[in-house]
Amino acid sequence: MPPIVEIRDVSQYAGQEVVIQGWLYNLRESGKLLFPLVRDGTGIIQGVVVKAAVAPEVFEAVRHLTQESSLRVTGRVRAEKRAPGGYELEVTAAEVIQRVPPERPYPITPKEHGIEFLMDHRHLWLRSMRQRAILGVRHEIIKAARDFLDSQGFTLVDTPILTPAACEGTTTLFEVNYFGDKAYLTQSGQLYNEAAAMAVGKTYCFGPTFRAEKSKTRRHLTEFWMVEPEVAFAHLDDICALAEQLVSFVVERVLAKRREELKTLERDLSKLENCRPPFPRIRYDEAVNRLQQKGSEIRWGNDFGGTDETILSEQFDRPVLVTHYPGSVKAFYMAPDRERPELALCVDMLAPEGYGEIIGGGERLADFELLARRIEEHQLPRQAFEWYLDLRRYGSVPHAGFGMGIERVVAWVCGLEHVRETIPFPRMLYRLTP
RNA sequence: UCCUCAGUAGCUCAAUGGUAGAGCAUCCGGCUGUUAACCGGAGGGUUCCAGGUUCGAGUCCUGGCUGAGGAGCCA
Repeated sequence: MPPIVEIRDVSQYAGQEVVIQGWLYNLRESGKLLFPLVRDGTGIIQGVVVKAAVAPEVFEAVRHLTQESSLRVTGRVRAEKRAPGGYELEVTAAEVIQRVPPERPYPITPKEHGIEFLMDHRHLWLRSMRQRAILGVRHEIIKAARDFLDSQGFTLVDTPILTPAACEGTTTLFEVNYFGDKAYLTQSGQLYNEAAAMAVGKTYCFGPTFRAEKSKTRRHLTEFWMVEPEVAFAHLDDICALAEQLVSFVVERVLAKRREELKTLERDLSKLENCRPPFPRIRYDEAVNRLQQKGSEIRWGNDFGGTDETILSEQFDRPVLVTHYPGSVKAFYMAPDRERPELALCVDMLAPEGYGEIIGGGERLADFELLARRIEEHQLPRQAFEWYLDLRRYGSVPHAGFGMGIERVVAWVCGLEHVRETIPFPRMLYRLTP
């Protein structure tokens, strides 16, 4: 029995007989020759079936295969210039595991399709070359982010997904019935991260977050993944440096290990190769000036709109860090600047090519009195924040952190139009299935 | 929530208010090197839904549904 081989490894088996297990991607035929294209999740290979060289039932079985039928083929691997991929399988035997019924053929043909149709068939769309490439890059980005933080002495501390009360203010949360009480799906692990940082020094959480905002744009999902580092004794400068190192590490890793996938996605690699530190840093004041010069109607004191982020990020050839926003547009727990208390010690990182915000964070309020006052000002339920205030009662220290949105990073690295392709099963305003 | 656009075969689309069509997919046939193969043939329709105008509506009007793009919203 020949060895079962993954398609990505076939070059090591040239001249040998192997078994490939996979799905039929396409079938071309020319008289007494069949060219089944078989994919197995690791790659794609062209088989060639010569009528005179195989049993009649093998030839007939392959000839009547339909797209995405599952099969096991046996054959000899051969270098072949005419075959896509450079290697070909001279088929000697084929076993059909399940034939897709012709009365109900595989819906995603190798032709054009509309986005609604593709989204409705997301469970099948994932099989396409392009989607597989995106999944590969996503995996690499997640692994790189974790490898980087692990190598820097961070401890992964998981934060809860079910949270009591509105733990970050009044913004829209998904409510769930928790044994008769109200609970909410988390929109950030950050508050819990602060507790963890006081326990282990450097921590991060990595998990799904949920926002019930009715945002209908190319950069919003209602369920998305964030990696959120938090560091005790860190100031704004420290986490700006951390963010810069993290992002450049991630991009470098993807460039090193996922070139094939980026090629499939037709990504302009030079754009990614630019992304070496140092990244430019500008303050909110300067950002507003730049935007106004470009004709934006933004006024000092307002947050950037999606268009503003795009304009700003298009002005740089690598990610840009924007710091010192007005405190009024940022969350209650942001530390104020000492010299200009109306500014928050915060940072957003905007990805280039118009991709916009991929990181948001800053230095946290460490002072008990000030934090308690902010909670009151924001009309948050004090009771629910007593544990959070405890962090300022018992050995409070300066600390800072940020969150990096995985899907936005994937969209940028892959050069995608919309974040809906960056996550296997996107959850959006009007999309909960499949 | 608002604005704009769209909805016709399984898919992508065409059809001046006058006989609903093409390519792909499926099935049958042809081709010994195909490259989203090609060539020939066949089957396949509640034109999103409900009303209305008209001799006649896929096409025009009203309402609704669904989706897309954008805005708002969005540490």
